[in-house]
This record gives sequence, C-alpha cells and structure tokens, in this order.
Amino acid sequence: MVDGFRVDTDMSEQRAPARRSRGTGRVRIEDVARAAEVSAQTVSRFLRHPDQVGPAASERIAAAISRVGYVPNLIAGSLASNRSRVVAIIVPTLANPVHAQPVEGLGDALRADGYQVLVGTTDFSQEVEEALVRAFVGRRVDGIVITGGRLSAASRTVLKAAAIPVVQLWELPRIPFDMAVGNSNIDIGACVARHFAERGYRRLAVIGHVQKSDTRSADRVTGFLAEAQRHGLPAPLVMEVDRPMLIRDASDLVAALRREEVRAVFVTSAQLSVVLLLNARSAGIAVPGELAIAGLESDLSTVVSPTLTAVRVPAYELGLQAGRLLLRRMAGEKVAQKRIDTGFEFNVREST
Amino acid sequence: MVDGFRVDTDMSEQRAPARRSRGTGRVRIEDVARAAEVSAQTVSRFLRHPDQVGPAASERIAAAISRVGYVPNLIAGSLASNRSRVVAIIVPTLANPVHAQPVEGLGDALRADGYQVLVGTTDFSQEVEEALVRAFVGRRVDGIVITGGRLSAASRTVLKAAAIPVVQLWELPRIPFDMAVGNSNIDIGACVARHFAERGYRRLAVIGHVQKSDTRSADRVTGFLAEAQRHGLPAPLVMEVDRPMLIRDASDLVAALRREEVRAVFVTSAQLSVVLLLNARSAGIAVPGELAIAGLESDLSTVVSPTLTAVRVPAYELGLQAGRLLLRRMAGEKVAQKRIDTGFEFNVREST
DNA sequence: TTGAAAGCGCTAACAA
DNA sequence: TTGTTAGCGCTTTCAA
Repeated sequence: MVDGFRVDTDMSEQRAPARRSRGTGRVRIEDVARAAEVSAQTVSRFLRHPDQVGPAASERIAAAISRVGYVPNLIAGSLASNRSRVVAIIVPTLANPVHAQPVEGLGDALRADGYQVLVGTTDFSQEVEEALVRAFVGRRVDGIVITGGRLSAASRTVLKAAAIPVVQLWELPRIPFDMAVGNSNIDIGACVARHFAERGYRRLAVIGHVQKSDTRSADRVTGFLAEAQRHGLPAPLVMEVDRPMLIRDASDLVAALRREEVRAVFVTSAQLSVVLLLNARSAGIAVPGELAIAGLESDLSTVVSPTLTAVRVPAYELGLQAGRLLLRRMAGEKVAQKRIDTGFEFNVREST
Repeated sequence: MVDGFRVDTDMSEQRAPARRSRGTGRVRIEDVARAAEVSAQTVSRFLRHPDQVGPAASERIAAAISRVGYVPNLIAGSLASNRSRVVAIIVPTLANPVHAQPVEGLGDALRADGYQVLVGTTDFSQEVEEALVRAFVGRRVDGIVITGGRLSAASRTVLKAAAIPVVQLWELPRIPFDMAVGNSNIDIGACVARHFAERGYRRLAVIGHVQKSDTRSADRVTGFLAEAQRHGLPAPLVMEVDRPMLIRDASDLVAALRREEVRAVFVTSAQLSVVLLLNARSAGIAVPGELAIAGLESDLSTVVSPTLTAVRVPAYELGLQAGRLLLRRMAGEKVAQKRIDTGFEFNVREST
C-alpha cells in the first residue's frame, strides 16, 4: 500500500446506513485509476487493448500499476465479460503419461492466449465425469476437452445448454458431439493383427485394459479380432487386465500365454507390454522366436531387448490440436473440419 | 428453456433508456426463484446451506432447478463471496509421472470439498513460474501449490499480497515461504552413498538431471558427494544429463562409466536408471558384479533383471498432503506444523 | 425461515 | 482517446 492509495474500500461518504464494507482490501482497478489520474475504464483498456490508450496515459498507468502492486481480478473480469479464459480437460488419470501428455499439449496451445487449464481426473468413472462436466460448466469454462468418444445423456444436456466448444479426445465418433481429435482405435488393432498375419503367426492373443468407460482399448481389441478373422486365423485369445498401470508382475500372463500356445500377442498398454516382454525373457521364452510381442510405444520400446514392436499414438499432439480447435472456436471462428485424425505410427522392431 | 421461465434477460420494463441487455441468456438463480415462488436468496441458501431452508420451499426449489436446468454460475458466486474454490498447482512437466502424480493427489484431496484444480507447467522455467503465479493469483485461487523450495522475489511479493496459503512441494526449506511438503533430498543422496560405502564400492558416480531450477536433483547430488567424502571415498564422478525423460539410449553414459572404471552409480531419475540398467546389460556388463546401479523407483524397478535398487519418494501422497494442508488453512484453521516430511523408502534390490 | 437491498471488481455499451 | 453508466449473477448484510 503506497502513498495512501486506498486503504479502506468503504467509500460511503454519506450513503445508506451503516452497512459494513464487503471489500476485500485488495488493490482494485479504481485505485490504479486514481493514482494515474484517469478513469477505471481507461486502465481496463490499457490492460486489454493497449493500443487504444494514449501514450501519456499509458505511461502513468503502467507506473501506477507497479507502484500499487495491482493484480487484476480475473474473476470480476470474467463475470463482466462472460469469458473466463479458462479451459477444462477431463482425463481418466494423470499417473499414466499417455493421459497426462494431452493436458500438457493443451496448456501449451493455449498459454500464449492467456488461457489457463482446469484438470479433472475421473479414474474411469462415468459418474465422476458427469460431476466434473457440471462443475466445469458451472465455472463457465470457455471450452472443454473430454477423453473418450462417449458422453452420457446428462453430460450432453449440460454441455448443450452451456453452448461452449467441446473436443472429444482419443476417438473419432462418426458424429462427434461437437469436435473430435483422435484416431481409429479399430484401425490400430487391425494394423497389428495384419502384421501378425503377414508374419505367419496363427495362434494370436490380445491383452486389453478392459474398463467399462475405456472404449479405446475395447476398440483396439475389436479391430484386432476382426482383422484376424479376415485373414482366416483362429479366434485370438482375449485376456483382460484391470489396471495395467499397477501390473508389476506379468508372470501369470506369460504362463497363460504359454499354456495356450499363443504365438503372438498384442498388448494394448505401453506399460504392460514392456513388463510382459521383460517377464517373458526372464522366463526363458525366446522373443520373437517362441512368442512375438507387440505393444504401445513408450520411452522404453527401443531400450528393451529385443526392442519392442509398438504402436505410437501422438498423445501430446492430441492435446495441442484440441487446444488449437478450441482457440479457433473461442475466437468465434466456424470450424468445418470437426474431426481431426492424428493417426498413429506402427514401429516394427525386433520383438515380432 | 421450459414453461417460459426466462427467455430474455432484459427485465427493463420501464427502466432507463434503450441499453442493450448484456445478459448471457442462461438460466439464473432468479429464474429458479421465480419458478419455485421464493426469493433468489432462498435458492442460494438451499444450494449452500440446505438445512436453513424449510421443507416445502426446498422441495419446490429442487424441482424448479431440475425443471429449468439450472447450473449455478460459480464465477458470480466467487466474486460475491471472495472465494473461488479453485486451487492451483505449478509443476515442471506433466510428462513425468513423478510430477503428474502430485496433481492427482491434490485433486483427490480437494474433490470432496468442491474444489477444482488449475494446473500450470513451467518446463523448469523460472519466468514461466512467475507468470503462472501472477495469473493464478489474478484468478483469485484460494490456495496454491508450487513445485520446489525456491521462490523468486517477484513471486514472493505477489503471493504475499494475495495472502493465500502456499505449499512448496518436494523440498523442505528450513523456513518455508508458508508451508512445505517434501523430504530432504540431501538425505536421499546421502542414503545411497552410505549404501554404496557399506557394500564396499569405492569408485562412485552420480548422474543427475541438472537444470537450474531443478534443485531436487542438485540436492541429491550434493548429499551423495558429502556422504561419500565422509566415508573417505574418492570424489565421485558427477555426470549431468539435460533431459532424462528424453534419453532413450544411455550407451554413451555406460561407455563413460566403464572408461572411468566406476564401480557403482546413482542415477537421480527413475526413467534414466532403468534405461541405464538395460543398456549396461546389453553391453554385457555384469550388474552388480562390474557395475552397481541405484536409481529412483518406478513400476519397472521390480520388473527389470536384475531388479533395481531404488529410492521411492511418495509423489501422490505429496499432493494429497499438500491438499489437506490447504484445506485446513482455507477453512480458517491455523496450521502449526508447517513442514511435513513425507520421507522416502530405500529399496535395496539385486542391482547393488 | 425468509426477503430486500447493496455490493463483489470488473467490462460492455454508449456518449462525448 | 476518454469517461459515464449500468450491469454480469451471485452472496452478504441487515431486517423482518
């Protein structure tokens, strides 16, 4: 508090009765205005459209701001302008880098424009997702990114009423709720199955993370099975794992694969594919001689031995693209291309 | 919009001139009030203190809310109450699970109380951190968690003026800015060095992530060196790596370690320690016979062969504890214990 | 238990 | 380029 600029917010010289001031005691735009001898509006303009303010005023305002230590109250600004400059993203978990990276991509896309990112994790719960959607809409976020291609009826209703841009991530519904950034997970599964077929492996298996709301993994399994059938292979073994992130020991899985005489397996989780590979190796199984393994890409894919054949989905880019879409829409632009296919890479390495 | 409750926000029956309405067209508390035939204050009370509203009114209000599809505008509420129910956390990156997990822990600690989490990533930049602090304070977050024990003067000034609870994470400054949750990274380094000394290894090395603002890693190195000296060992080799997350090939490091005839190495990054172990193995180096390796814990520590001796820092719990501290302070409670040492585990396994 | 009035701190609309 | 005025939608204060 300098020079006695504002100490008490109570300006009621001779107003109403003795109502206690509700002021927060913090420096307001009004205080800056008084210090710079301009109106509050001019200070506001200086902050938002500096080019519309004269040089003399600008100089005094800038000085006043730093002198009184003014930090604009964005809450008040949001209420008045009906734009929060906050964007929300809902992911299942942040412990898995594949879901944390889009959050970072989103933030990077929006940072320059002064947006902040609210994050919510669902732990794969549909109910939590609905609650988050409501909470975020209540906070009047300017846009929202939601992991997955399915939205509950309740979420749809709330989002529709909010009339804000929405990006669905990781999947490409034929008719997105609003916009979608992702890829075909069915294609991913099919791509791996085709690779196995071409290599001549017949007895296949697929290990997926099966969670009711994790449709990405389910789609990959579906695509895998369909493609295997197309190639006239026997129906692959389908194995399910609850929480791939927590698997530290895949020896049971390895034993089961061996018992079933599986020749090639596709693991739809990055973490688990590496774990499985390492386990198979220490169980003395030749990879790919006895068992071929394909998984999802991680930093370890090229470090393990044999190196892992893996599908790479550009997680960070997903968030970046989602952010760019939101930015355009929040700027009032119409977006024609409502589905962005970010594709995937299939890196064939030694393990298959 | 049901039953004609509010369609246009312009209520100016015969007010002022012809000023265009600024209303957002969304359902407001007033619309619910009218539908339930109570005042707006009663609806507000029903939402915040349901026990203070009569049963008849409560019933009508509940019905009205769902009938008109009311989602309270938390921005307006925040402005009026001067509480945003938003907490911010600043981390270097979300791509590294060790930094993503505290975010999740924080969210889990706060969810039940209706708080949301704003996330900012700095990519280890001090300037970005300052900008984020300003932005978050501008949004009037009710509390803030900041990775690291050092705060710039600018950040301190802004935070002091904001007068909100602040938790520093991962380190335990002797005198925290406000509160701190973490552990002694010097102790971590010392613990590993002591272990090496006890095992009889003399020629040591430590590989750290050296980034000017990443003082955690630096402290671990410091502790390691000090303890080695205390045990009368020759000065360990110190090697630096720019971005441990991006290291996919540690063969250069392995070669250097061999050239320098290092007997035991401590790698202060989880990712890199596994990569180094795998690289050493494929280079035909016996672990721990020729080279002992200790690192930081990850899901792979027990999967690799030999299993990795590793320090486990409870990242998720760090965020959880930070959230609990904030919650107490935001509830107006005084917190006596301003430094929470979450400790660490040292899991000795086969690699040393 | 309920309601009326008065802001919270800012920006949009309008006027000069 | 600058200022004045009137809200944004809610909660707090005070009164009944």
